[in-house]
Amino acid sequence: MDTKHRILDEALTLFSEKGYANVFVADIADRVGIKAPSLYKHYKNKQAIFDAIIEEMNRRFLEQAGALQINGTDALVDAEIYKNISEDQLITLGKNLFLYFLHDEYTRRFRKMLTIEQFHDKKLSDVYMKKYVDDPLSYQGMLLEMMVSAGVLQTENVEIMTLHFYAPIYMLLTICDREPERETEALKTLEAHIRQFNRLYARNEKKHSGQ
Amino acid sequence: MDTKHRILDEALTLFSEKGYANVFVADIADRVGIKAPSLYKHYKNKQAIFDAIIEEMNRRFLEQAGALQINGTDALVDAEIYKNISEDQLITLGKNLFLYFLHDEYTRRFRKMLTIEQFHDKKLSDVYMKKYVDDPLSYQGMLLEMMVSAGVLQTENVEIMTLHFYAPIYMLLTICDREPERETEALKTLEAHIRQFNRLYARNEKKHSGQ
DNA sequence: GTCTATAAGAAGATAGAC
DNA sequence: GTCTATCTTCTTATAGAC
Repeated sequence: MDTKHRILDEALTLFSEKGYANVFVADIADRVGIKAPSLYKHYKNKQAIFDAIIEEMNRRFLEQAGALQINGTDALVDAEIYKNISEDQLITLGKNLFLYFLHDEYTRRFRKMLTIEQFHDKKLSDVYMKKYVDDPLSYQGMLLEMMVSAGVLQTENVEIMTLHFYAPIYMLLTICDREPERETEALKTLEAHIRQFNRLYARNEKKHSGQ
Repeated sequence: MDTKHRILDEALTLFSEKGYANVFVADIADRVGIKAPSLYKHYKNKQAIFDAIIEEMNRRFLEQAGALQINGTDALVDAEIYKNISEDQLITLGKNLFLYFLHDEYTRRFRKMLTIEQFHDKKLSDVYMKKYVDDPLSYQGMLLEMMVSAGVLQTENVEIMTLHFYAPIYMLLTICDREPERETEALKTLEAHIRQFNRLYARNEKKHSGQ
């Protein structure tokens, strides 16, 4: 990785831990292994580093949204998959979503930085909302909608059903961001949540194992 | 209100909007209507103002927790109320919780400040977790437990049921903190959520109006 | 592109008059 | 308790040699 990218990477780490104002240019330079003045050969000033991070974040998000769209489209094409989706597959769906958000290093640091800086700049809270609220609700909603169409799940209001599926995941995520030691407990809760979700929304005529 | 308290109040407002590091002592003094040096007659330094806010917050939280405990105990004593709780009463319960968190000025500013400053200091994230995650789950769980005992609601896992009740409320709260203009929409969603929650967890033999 | 030296400015805090 | 004036320190950013 070249110096220019390493600066971005170390800056993101520091910003996500301490917030923009509490990170000094010299701290970033230190981590990269150069002196502060050298850093100005790569970026005009401190703000430019921050802006570059946001730009990079948007680039990755768009890339990823495209990937999701393709998955979504694929899913729609062979919607057969969703007709016979099992409880275990639903759990896998939820766990993957959760673990991706939680463990992807880039994603995690971005989210922490956004959490800290969101009230500083409306644009940042917009990014946060889109990424962690509106987009997941919309994507998960699409999948659940398909399962309802396929007759696997049953509801009068898919929007609320989606909220019931995703809100607990979101809450467990904010817990683990703050207290990583609660991850094991959170994963157990997540699984119990999805099993109960499935039981609640399963078509009445469908019988569950062991009941 | 005397100057000492007005400093605390204005400081909290500013910290909750911009974060500690982005608020200057002169800004606080300005709002109070004095010059920065005068402020040092009331507090030793900037950090002391912040500490006093946290102390005041803890004081209020303890006071409030006491009040909740009493309500809880009262509720337990005449649990009769919960035997015949209606969907509308459940909605009122959720809305009150939501609107209290959202509109109580002190609570709102504290929550925003905690959200911004939580990664600076572990103690702050602990306060946040307790206040907005663990305490509500525990309190709501107690109420729902009573409703299950009374036979109004039915579940094999009250803990997950509580998560299903509270997580959407928590999520709507974080939405409104960031985008207050979505409050009306959020309140509608909240009501739909609780109606669906009630339908999902209502005892099978219970028939719902209009179905 | 990196360094040392340093300028420029911001923000916290104090001194001392009133 | 509040003010003006000022000190001190910290941080960003630039100059110019290598």
